[in-house]
Amino acid sequence: MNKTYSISDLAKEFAITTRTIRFYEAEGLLCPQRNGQTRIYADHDRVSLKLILRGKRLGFSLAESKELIELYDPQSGNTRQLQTLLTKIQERRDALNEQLKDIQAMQLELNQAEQRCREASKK
Amino acid sequence: MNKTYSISDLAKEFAITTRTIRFYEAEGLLCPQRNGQTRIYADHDRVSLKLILRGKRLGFSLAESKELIELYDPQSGNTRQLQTLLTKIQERRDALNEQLKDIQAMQLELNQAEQRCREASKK
DNA sequence: ACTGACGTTTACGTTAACGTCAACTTAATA
DNA sequence: TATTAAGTTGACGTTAACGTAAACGTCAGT
Repeated sequence: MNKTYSISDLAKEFAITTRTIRFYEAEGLLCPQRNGQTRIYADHDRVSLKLILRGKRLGFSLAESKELIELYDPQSGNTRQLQTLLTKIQERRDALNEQLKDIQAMQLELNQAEQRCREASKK
Repeated sequence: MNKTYSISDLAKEFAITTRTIRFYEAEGLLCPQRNGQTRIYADHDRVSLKLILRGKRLGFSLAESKELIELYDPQSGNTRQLQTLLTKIQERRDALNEQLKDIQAMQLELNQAEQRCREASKK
């Protein structure tokens, strides 16, 4: 299909402001095509935005999300050393596994909190 | 045991600064006992700190971590409405499940990135 | 030709989460 | 007793991640 999107298209879809999208570009996380001055976003820009926002939900900084985007970049195979890439991927995976543990621990404690709560309501 | 800790004990253990610990107190996330001016931390303060730091790793704001601490607070059964508490607990659980999905999606994509990377290295 | 919606850049403001002094008190140690 | 070492409270500085406002261009519809 190779659809394109305006800046407000993406802003609406992801419930963020256009200011935010331009800011991400200024930080080097996006680089859309231009028609004159106007930005034109392609599917891969939309994917990048998705990655950024998911990263945010997981507590990543924009700098970290930038690295993530580069991992998915089809060009990166040419421009960067593959071994470096594989290392970064593994680092990210390890970090995610740590987060998984944190989440599981938190889930456990939420269960316990609920138990205590239900006990208390039985008087 | 009912051990107690100095502010620098906790700072060392969790690899944060004393300034940070005092800041959390100023924000209402901790309220240690005092011996005169000096702060004395008990086990439950240490637990609260753990919760805060885990929250941070999961991208929670201090305000959110504060709510979490209140969930684990033994007093909360008396002071707050139990139904409200149960609702909050469920909200937190839902949020964690969303994070889980994000993590799984990211893991999947990391695997794909690794694949592409290994393909490229085979030339 | 005018209006209104959408786009642009530039610049300054804001909030959260601390860091960094400074100036002081108290506790322990040589 | 002098001096570290560790604690305290203020006050101001800093960084990331945007928000807000000004001042302007562009184009479709009336």
